[in-house]
Amino acid sequence: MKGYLWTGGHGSPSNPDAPVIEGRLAPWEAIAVDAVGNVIEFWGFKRNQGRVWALLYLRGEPLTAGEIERELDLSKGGVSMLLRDLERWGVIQRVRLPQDTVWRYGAETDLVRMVRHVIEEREAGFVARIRADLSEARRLAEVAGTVPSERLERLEKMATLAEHVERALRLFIKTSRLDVSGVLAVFRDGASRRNER
Amino acid sequence: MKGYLWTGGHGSPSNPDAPVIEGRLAPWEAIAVDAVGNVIEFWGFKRNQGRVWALLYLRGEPLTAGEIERELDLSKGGVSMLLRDLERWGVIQRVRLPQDTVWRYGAETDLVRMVRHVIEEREAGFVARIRADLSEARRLAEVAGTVPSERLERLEKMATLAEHVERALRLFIKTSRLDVSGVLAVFRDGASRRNER
DNA sequence: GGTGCAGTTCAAGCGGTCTTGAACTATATG
DNA sequence: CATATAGTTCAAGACCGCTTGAACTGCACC
Repeated sequence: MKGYLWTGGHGSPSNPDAPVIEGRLAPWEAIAVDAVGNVIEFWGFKRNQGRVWALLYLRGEPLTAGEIERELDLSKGGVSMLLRDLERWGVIQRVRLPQDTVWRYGAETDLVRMVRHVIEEREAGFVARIRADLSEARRLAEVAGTVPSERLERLEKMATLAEHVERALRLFIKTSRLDVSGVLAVFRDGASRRNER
Repeated sequence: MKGYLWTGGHGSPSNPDAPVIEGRLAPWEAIAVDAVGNVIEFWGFKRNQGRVWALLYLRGEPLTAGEIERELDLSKGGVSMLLRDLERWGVIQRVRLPQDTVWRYGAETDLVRMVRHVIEEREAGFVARIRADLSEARRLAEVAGTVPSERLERLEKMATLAEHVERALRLFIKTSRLDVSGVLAVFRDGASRRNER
């Protein structure tokens, strides 16, 4: 609703009653784009990061920031930041067509990389931190000398629990990495194997 | 992590008649409790749910709501709601000691159940929704008849991606379920196998 | 240099979630 | 029955992250 681009130049200036022409996005596209946005949000990212990727992927050809802004009804600044994130994670590519002066952005096929990347990063710093905290707690408790051994034991068990959770998380990351190969295969060989499920 | 270190001046070190003596929480306890709070928050729950569970688990004996309120410096209403959630998920138990008039709450050993429970629940409704949305998008696109087949293909690939992600998630849940048995084993047989990693 | 457009940055505002604290119910006790 | 304490509910507000929109830079072309 609030981008300002379409208020000026390119719209249908003939009809002042039609307030907004934003929705060039077809209904089916809107649904698909939002579905991806929801998934991605579920995984701890910004909803609009998923929507941008989905739009670029569905269109198949690189779009400009302005087009994305209009199609998804986002602000100029927002699009800039979203694109930067996506590019940094390697899930979109910035390209400049030969005789063209503006940047365009195209989707890489594996969105999963994005999920993996950030999950991994998070996990790294995070789990390390937790472990450090728990050892510190253990150290303090031992130094104090006044802590009943039975409680110390519980503390140690808690650390073990953390390790188990960590292991499950690692496994998950590894799994989804494996899974990518399947996904990429699907993406690579044309339309051959749809509906295989 | 904002580290709610309640370093405020509520000192009142050694005064038997002081009205309220919060912060009986030993430093090592505070660290451990917060560590669990952070993990749990990472998994999409409330930080204080994790802190309450951790406190109950570390203490080993059931505490009253009032004690929890004081130790963790939470509000009365908040504790009530947190305990209700935790009880509903089966990770704490409400007990009434024989000659006692108040409820006390004790930790079950497997916090993982909580994570699993809610993740499963979320996943169920969520993934179903995504799939429904994507088929709807496909239906609309086909009905429209004007969508280039190449884009339809992309839409289908996107659905496939969603299925793959779903499969990874399912696997993860299954994995963490398996993992629980390991964790529970640790909890059951004393302090035997620490540091096995 | 000047104009206009593409792109970036960031303070301010918005919206959604969590916590608080007061009012309320429930239960035990003299 | 009055009182006190335990426990619940929920509106108001604190809090925090995301988005916006304006000011800015950079670049191309006239």
